[in-house]
Amino acid sequence: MRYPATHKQDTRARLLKTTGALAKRQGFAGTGVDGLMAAAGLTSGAFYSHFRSKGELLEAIVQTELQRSGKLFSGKSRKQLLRIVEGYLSPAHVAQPESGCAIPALASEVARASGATRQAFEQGVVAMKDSMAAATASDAQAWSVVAQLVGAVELARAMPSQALREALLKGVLENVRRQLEGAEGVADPGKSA
Amino acid sequence: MRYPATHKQDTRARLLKTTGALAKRQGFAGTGVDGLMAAAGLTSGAFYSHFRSKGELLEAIVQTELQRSGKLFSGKSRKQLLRIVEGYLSPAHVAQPESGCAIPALASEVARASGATRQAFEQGVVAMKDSMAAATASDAQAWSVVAQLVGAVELARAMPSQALREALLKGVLENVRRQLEGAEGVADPGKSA
DNA sequence: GTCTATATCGGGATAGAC
DNA sequence: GTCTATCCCGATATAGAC
Repeated sequence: MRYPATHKQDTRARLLKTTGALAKRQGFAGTGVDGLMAAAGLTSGAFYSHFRSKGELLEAIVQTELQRSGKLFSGKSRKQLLRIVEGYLSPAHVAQPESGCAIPALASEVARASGATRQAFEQGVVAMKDSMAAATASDAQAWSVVAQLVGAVELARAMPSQALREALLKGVLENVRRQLEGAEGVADPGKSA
Repeated sequence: MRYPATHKQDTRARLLKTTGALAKRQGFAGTGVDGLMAAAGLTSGAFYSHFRSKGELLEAIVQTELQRSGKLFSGKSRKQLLRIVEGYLSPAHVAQPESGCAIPALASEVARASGATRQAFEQGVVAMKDSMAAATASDAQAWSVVAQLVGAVELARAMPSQALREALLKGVLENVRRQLEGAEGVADPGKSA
């Protein structure tokens, strides 16, 4: 073999990084195998030494990306979560999907993807909710926070007016902040789930 | 002319209805002009008598769809809004995107569409927020509710487990209900199902 | 206005050389 | 493992008959 033993894994890791970024920016269906490979400095012919199909790549991207963001939220204190949430709801995150969270970027495509892809996605979403639940009054509140984060980013990315985007992000942040802070002070009775 | 004077407008209206439903279910990019026209009982050749390009169709779909859902929310009482929100966050709405709200179904594709399309979308989103603001304590709260509705439906559609989908929808509904009820002065316990 | 037929392009996937 | 070349199909858009 002309390549070192770790070459394939290294290449695969590099592919997941570059194709993940591209998929989050242009949409997974929005870029061909050709473009995905070019972004990693390779040609389309080499693609199928790493993945059996383009759909399998999406599954791997979702797995990798959501595991990465999972670590970002996992085991954080309330104060740390607040900082993370502020970044999540920032104009910078809205403007740079390629380095941001895969959940709002790929949700609608995952909805039409394979069962394995959807399960990997779901696992990541649940992890995010569980991490959030450490700072909310209930599981229901944690779901509410996750839905707000995802919905706000998704909506902001589709809205052309900067002023409206900022009003949206600010409004949602204000409310999420209350949900995260309120967990300790208020002793909120609204528990279910 | 072999066709009655209203034929073209009628056909256009029918096209917007059927293609809107298809786009919401399969994604706009997910169906070709061929399939879109077949759904209305026509062939692809006739498409360009109504729209100059596929992108122009998306703009028209967004305009029509969001105007329609705008009317659903507009001028409603708090009690009416609650009922509408319950339907929005129902498993039925998650399972039937073709007859549901276009905002979660098309948001990610609109984010990469033309300026005119994005503006039509934004206008619809703002209308929804404004209608919601009639029953919330503030504009920020109204944005929060809209983000939750959109995010919850989008996430639920990507999640394969029915139990988790229902937990998500239930949790978000519980919180939104509080935001809508809280505007007048809390009260009203025993409502969280 | 709608149809059939077609031009043109791009994307997913494979084959064989290195 | 990667490259170049290619097959095959689907998608946008156009041309001309009715």
